[in-house]
Amino acid sequence: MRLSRYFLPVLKEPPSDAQIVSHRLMLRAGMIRQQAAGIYSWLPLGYRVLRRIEAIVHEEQERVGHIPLLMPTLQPADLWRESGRYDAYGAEMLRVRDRHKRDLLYGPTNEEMITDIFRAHVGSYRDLPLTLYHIQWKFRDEIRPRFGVMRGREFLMKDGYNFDVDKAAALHAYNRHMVSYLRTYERMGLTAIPMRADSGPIGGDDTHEFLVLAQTGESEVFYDDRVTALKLGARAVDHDDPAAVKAVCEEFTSLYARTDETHDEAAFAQVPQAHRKVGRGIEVGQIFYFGTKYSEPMGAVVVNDQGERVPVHMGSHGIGVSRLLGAIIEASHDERGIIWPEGVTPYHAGIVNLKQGDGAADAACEGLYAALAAKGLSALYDDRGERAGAKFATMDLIGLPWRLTVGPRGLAAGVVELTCRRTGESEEMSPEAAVDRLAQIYAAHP
RNA sequence: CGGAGUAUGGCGCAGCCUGGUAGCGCGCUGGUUUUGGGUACCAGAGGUCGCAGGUUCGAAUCCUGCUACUCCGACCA
Repeated sequence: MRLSRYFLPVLKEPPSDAQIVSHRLMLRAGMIRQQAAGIYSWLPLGYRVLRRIEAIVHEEQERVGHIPLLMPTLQPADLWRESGRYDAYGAEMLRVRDRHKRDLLYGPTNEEMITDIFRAHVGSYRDLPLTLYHIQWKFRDEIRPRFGVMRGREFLMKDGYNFDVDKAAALHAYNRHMVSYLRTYERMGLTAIPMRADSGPIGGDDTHEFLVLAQTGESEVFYDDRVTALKLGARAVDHDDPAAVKAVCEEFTSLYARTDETHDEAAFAQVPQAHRKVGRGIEVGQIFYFGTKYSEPMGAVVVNDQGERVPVHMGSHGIGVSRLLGAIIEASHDERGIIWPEGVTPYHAGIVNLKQGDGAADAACEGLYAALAAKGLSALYDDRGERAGAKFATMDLIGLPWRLTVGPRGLAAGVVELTCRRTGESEEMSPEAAVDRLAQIYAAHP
């Protein structure tokens, strides 16, 4: 993309009502615009990152065999009357009425609807296990939205639902979700720690939430800091092997890590002093096993191998997709702006032309742009007639992890400059070498 | 919902107390200049001062009502 033709309304000064760094930076970088309390438009740069995060979530869900579908944002109230949650949910649920005076609601989650779909079409244990998920906009009428997309009222969420014949199978689905979530967050450059949690209004027995450590987190967290060093890395996990999946979960949950909701001072005291840490975290996902909580009242049953009709065992699993943008920025920024991890960056590299209009510089930039594209890499080329300082400031603000700087002075020596946003380190090399280097870097971030 | 605020050009703000018909910085447009970390100067454009009513010769300014947004608290992916 050529910046001169893009829509990137950056601000020098953020609106005064933005409190936390991710909100301020998203506004300054021209990623979002608030339309009402807790409701945002996604401007092109923000939308690009949102779609990138969405793509990673899809890939990691499908990798472990989960099946995407798409349910509507508006749901009939009757479905929620069946589960009893229409009355139980309270004012947080946005209720609307159509022209025929039928009660509808803007879905805050989809347990009822997915259960309805399941019961209509599945009747045998032979059709199990089944995990369906979607990525859809949700609405929760928070009393007090704040922190930009971190706690909006409208938010994009991945929610998935597993259907299994019994508890053991459902717990395998639970563990499989944990592993897939760990990989999802790792690809986004995040360290998200699974912590035992309270089940809240969803209900159920087993639940973990995933927290990204950040000063501005809404939850207080207590943990053994060795948990932050655990990585899934490139290891392959057979997601159909319950023992293998469970082993990974145990590895990631055996060290102490709790939020203030479930914190156990006595157990925490067992953690060696040197590793005992208290901090704050942002919740970016949660997994639940809740058994037959919805299948029983809603009649979602299958016939098992004994010929008996039994309610299916279910769980639900959520990732706050739009919230992740805020969480990533909270975890990855500096005083000049955002620093996107390679996995989620809106463009793989920025190209800064130091002297727009200089024949050699223009040609070199165009050459780099085309060469990157040929390798499947996207570039944001700053071809405006701005001064170098302004271009650097914009690039630093929007946070592209790698920047190519091209000017007549360097070109005279046959080099361009490749700069790492995170470390600030620069290296001079030929344009060809720079393209190769970038291709190599991104080969590790599919 | 309880408490506290704010609403003036795209963004940040002043003006309001002590009514006299709107100003500053950034950004934007044109020009000159400059050009390796937000260049300097000149000339411009842009605002029914959140909405409605009231007081007054006259309201951004005073009064009443409403709406929106924000902060602290309880709640939450």
